[in-house]
Amino acid sequence: MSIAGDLIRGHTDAIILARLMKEDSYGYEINKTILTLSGGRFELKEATLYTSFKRLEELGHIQSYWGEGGTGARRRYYTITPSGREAYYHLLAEWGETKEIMNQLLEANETL
Amino acid sequence: MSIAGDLIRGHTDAIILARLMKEDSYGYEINKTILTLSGGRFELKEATLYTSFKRLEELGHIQSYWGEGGTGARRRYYTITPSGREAYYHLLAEWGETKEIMNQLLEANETL
DNA sequence: CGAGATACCTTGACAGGTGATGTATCTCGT
DNA sequence: ACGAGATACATCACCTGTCAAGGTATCTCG
Repeated sequence: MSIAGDLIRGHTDAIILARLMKEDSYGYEINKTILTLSGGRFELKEATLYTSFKRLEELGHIQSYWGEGGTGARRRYYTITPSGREAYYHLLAEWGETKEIMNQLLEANETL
Repeated sequence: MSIAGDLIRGHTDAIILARLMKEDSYGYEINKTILTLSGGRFELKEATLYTSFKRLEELGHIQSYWGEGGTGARRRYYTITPSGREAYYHLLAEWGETKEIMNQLLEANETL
């Protein structure tokens, strides 16, 4: 991973919710998708991922169910709830604000 | 403060170095400047600020000296060192990458 | 049959941020 | 002269999110 998780810290939930806005998914897949979407530059560690799932489920932002009992290792799927959608839009807005502020603070070249 | 410190976490050092790239300054002033530059939306807590100063000084990225013994409360000024400048450019680049990746992860609307 | 991928989960340690608290000086209105 | 509030620095204990390490189980393919 080329960028440290600490730089993303605080935005993990937003990333996971963003994935679940597209479609129901499960841990392993979400992990791979994030790695791919980031061009291999960022990987959500498993421990972090499951911590986030737990937190989001407790908050009522996501719900889980076991995938088809068919073949292969069992998968726990997650769905986003209406409150989760709200949370997503809120977090997205916060990210927008964070960007603005950071740009201002890091690149402001005028002397105050 | 309208945005939580957790969203900025990990970028504190970059923000402080950015300030010191402009000119030598001291804690209280840096704090106020950040509050102003962010349009009152973000405030670096004092404890966070001094923790960061200590960290940056130990890393050799900044150096401190006591301001003129004149009137008023004593001020501890900080200067950025050459290694601090390097660190700043590095952190700035990291921020750029963080932005790219986050945008990709939060707003990517295509199904993979 | 064994290696490696798929898939889930927990625990303990660590690091950064922060509320609370403490010190001391200066300024300004009454 | 006095008190309130701004200026200015500093530390400690606590909280929270991240993550290395470890564990379990199944499937695939050579």
